[in-house]
Amino acid sequence: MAKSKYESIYRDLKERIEGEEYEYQTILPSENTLIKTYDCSRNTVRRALAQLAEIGYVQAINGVGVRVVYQPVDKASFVIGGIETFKESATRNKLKSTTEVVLFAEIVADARVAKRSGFKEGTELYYIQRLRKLDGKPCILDINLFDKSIVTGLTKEIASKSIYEYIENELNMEISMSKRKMTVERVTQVDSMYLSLGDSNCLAVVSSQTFNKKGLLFEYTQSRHVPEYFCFMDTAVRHKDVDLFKQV
Amino acid sequence: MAKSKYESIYRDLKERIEGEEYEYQTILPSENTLIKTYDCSRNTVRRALAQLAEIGYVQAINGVGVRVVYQPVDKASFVIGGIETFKESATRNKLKSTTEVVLFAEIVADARVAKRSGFKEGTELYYIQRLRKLDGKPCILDINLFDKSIVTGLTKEIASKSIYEYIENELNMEISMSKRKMTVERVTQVDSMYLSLGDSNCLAVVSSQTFNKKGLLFEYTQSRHVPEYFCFMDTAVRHKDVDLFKQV
DNA sequence: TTCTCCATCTTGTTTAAACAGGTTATATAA
DNA sequence: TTATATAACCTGTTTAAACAAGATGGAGAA
Repeated sequence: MAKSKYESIYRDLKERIEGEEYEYQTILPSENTLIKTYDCSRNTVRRALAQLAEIGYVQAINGVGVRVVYQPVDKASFVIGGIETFKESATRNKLKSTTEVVLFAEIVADARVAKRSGFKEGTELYYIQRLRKLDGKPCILDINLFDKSIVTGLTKEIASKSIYEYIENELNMEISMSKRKMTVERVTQVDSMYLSLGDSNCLAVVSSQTFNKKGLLFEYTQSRHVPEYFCFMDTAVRHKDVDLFKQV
Repeated sequence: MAKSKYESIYRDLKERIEGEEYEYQTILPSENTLIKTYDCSRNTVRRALAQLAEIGYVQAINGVGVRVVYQPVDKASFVIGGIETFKESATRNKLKSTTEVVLFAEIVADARVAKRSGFKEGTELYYIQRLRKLDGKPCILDINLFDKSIVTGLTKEIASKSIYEYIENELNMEISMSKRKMTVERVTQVDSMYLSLGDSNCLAVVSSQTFNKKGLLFEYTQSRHVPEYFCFMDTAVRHKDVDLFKQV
């Protein structure tokens, strides 16, 4: 399963932390101990630890050790985005999720679209609108743009199932990075037409650009979420030059 | 300024990318070239590149090179959170930012507070509410909890300026990690009392736990943002075992 | 011409070793 | 007893080297 040594160490430690074998606020076995446990070099252990730090599971303290800072997520709330996906959340909450293709078209990026999406003007695109439902309740309106020359042969049929499965399994393309922007916007006429908003007049909007392994932009998506079903989680590690925390 | 070699290489490359000396979609000089440029080992160069990849500036392509995927942020919109802070945004938009301490109290964490914040029950805390204004317009309501035994000697005076400056410069404590959760919530009576919400009946709410260099939780904050002034940006790099992108 | 193979470039993984510097508990000296 | 020095741990940074594997352009064969 794991292609590399550091990855399998990473996974093993991750599982043990999630299973609370290594508890919150305790210190992990030292690098030297882990070297013996996994029979590998110090660099390899450190790489696995660095990845765990990146996802907010552990924190290294110079001269002391590596402390576990992972806390299990409150399973009572409905969490989507970030650490969990639509389908996973639906499954965990024992809700049935369905996808309805509202619109399937092909367009060419004009100046306005190009500016919003990041695609070059003139790029041929698939333009798709899909409605995501949980137990029949419409919760997310997805507006997708796919580069036709990269994501080839898309059909309405595929869009109604899983485009990503098609991209990864049929086209054998690997996804590698996504830039996301989250805002809260006023409900539009289209939103209220499709989504069951209750009396909220705002939406959580996630706009994202996704790049493949070759560093090429192949997707721009705007997901419009009904507030009750939106929760995004994130871990920010302080890098010396980036001031993520000066807000207070 | 830079404590380490990899950090100064990281900074130098970052600036050059931001200055578009290395343009979007172009390939950076190869590792071997950079080794000569910066007179260092391959590992050191690779570490700097890895950090740039982490913040969504570059993407390595096996067998080809390292592609720049950084795009300058649209300076027309008002962006806060994530990559930019309240103060920075205010300065860039030439708006005057002020902070008003609405409430300054000391409490002990009961079961309810403990569960929400992550502090242990019985922990002595500072409980602070602050109103953030831009050009006199109240945009953010911050609710802070600080561990009294870690962030010692906090006063209303300090809270009206910058608590983080106090923590870093006076207490000499280093901040290292923050876990954040973003949701959209209905406006409460307290919100509408302080914030200028127009006719929006929802808020962007960012809840965060912040840890210091020793891996100890010292802060829990809930920031309640007026929708128009909220924009959060994020870069997610695909790690083989984490399914961040399966939402489509 | 067109196809195939290979040399040569690129990044990816792993090991080994050395030294710097922070933390802690123990042993020694005042 | 108290303070101090130190040994023995810990993580942090950097170098060097080797091999794997993906990409590419050019040489040579069909």
